[in-house]
Amino acid sequence: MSEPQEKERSLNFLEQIVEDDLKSGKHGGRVATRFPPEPNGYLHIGHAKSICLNFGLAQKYDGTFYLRFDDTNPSKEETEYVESIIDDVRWITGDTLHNRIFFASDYFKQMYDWAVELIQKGKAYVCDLSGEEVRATRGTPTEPGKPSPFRERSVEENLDLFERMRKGDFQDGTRTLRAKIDMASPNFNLRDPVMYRIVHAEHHRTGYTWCIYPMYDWAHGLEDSIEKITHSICTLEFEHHRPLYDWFLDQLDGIFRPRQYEFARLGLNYTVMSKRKLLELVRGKHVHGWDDPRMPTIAGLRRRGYTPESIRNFCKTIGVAKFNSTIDVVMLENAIRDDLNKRALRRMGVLHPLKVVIDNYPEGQSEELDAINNPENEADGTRKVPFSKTLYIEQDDFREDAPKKYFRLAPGKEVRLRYAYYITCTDFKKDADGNVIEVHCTYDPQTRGGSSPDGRKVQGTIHWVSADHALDAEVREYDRLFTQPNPDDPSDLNDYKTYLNPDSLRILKGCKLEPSLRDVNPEDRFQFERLGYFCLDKDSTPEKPVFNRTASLRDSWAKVEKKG
RNA sequence: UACCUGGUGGUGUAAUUGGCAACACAAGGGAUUUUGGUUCCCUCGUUCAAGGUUCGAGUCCUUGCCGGGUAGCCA
Repeated sequence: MSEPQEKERSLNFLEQIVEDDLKSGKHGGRVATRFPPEPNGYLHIGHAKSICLNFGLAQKYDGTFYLRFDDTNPSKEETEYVESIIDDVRWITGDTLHNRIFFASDYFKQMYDWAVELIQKGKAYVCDLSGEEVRATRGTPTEPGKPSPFRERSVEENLDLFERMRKGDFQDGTRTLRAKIDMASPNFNLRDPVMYRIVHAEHHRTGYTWCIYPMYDWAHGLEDSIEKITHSICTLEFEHHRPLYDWFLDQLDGIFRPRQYEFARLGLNYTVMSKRKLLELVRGKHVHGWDDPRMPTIAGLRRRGYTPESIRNFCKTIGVAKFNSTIDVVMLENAIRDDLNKRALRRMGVLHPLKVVIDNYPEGQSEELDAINNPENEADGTRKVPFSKTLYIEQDDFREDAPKKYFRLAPGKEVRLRYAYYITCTDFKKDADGNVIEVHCTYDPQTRGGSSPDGRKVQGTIHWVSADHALDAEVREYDRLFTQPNPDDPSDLNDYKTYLNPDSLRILKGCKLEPSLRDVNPEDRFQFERLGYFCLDKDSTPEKPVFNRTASLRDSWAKVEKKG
């Protein structure tokens, strides 16, 4: 932990609030936050912002952080999602969350009892209006709503009806429990909001023990109160819900009083971040699953080779505010490059192989050369790479007609094979279609290791793999899934699919990798020189190794070429 | 149209709470380099507008303009 740097950073507005509360002695100096997802989908990078915020706050102020499932709507929720969310939150925070995972469904009985208390206080009533009728009587921004004809039912009748709702005497949609607040409020949330609805469906945890389920507004503050959350942080669209959040808490005596704060959710260009749309992508088979490396899900980013550190760092640099902003995805891409540059092991890999024969190198001979594992970190040491007469280089690294500033291999030109020898191109062969299929070179035995005794310079250095020793692998390259700057913004479900990038996945077969890549750890990350960062895919087998491209390297060759 | 909420470089986030507008990313330029990567240096904004208070305003007040949110028995 880089403690001194941490203290230099200025506070974001939430840290400011927490510090003020700490100073004033609120909650006895205690800080408790939570991340409260509904288990109705996989987590995505937007959730990461919330997780980092809540976890970071608890960590910074020596508080507690809970993962709480807001599982109050059985029709949308599944155990698969619960498991993936636990996994993802653990991964991002690096915390086991031992004894700190809770479920709203565990509080159903307590919430029910509190609802009864509200009825007894004359603050809630059972309403027989249909959904249609409720909508029709809610009013408009300019006109107040009309009171429900059932608004003045007696406490006894409400108690009886609510009890029968719970026992399953009524069909879905026939009755609700509503809070008696103010049908004329300019805030729609206070126009007698529904607290409970009837849903005869199997809940992934409580089964059929309940057939009435609390609405978000009724449930959320209670959950926070039960868990003694001091700072309940949610996104901006819940701002209008805060008066209701407070109203519900006000009605109950002697309970812990949390407070809600709002921040702007993450907006990333080129990225769809709605669970509904991501679910559509999965169901419609536009991607291979929730953990498809092109998905903005935590599972997808993780499979692609993103590290939790890079995501935490990303969240730190984008900051928190109440302004709805759109962050450029290059920020995220930069975060992973930045992290991987420091830690990824350097390896040589050739994605588009071109055969090179060293004519003056003895047939059947081979030797081992020393290569540095990571110039950014000397502790990573060195390794041996085999060299022989026949090699593979990247197709891009040879040009028949080299442009002016092209530093790589071309007829008559000399380049350095990294960690090996200087070679000079003497000849090349083409196939019937005019594609270069083989390049012939001579090497200078004096330049072993990559430097010459006469001190002559070569402009270019290229990577290579010995043909006889190479590992054959499949490499998957990923591009952005969407081509439009902000498809998630105004467009609807139909529109955003037109922005799907058909070239977002490229599978490269017959890639040649240096033999040390034969036995790698799934957690290892590699930089293939000039190509980018890679990691092993979960589909990989020893017979058929598969690597994912995590991120590309910044490549300014295009700029050089443009300038001529 | 009613209510809520926000507006600081190309993009985001800061500004000791009224005291010389800073940091990151992007872009452009340069240096170093056994890959054109990495690293390092330089350049790029008078804070939505107008008015007011003040010695002094990004910060406080007024008005206007623009953006986002809200009328589920979703969360």
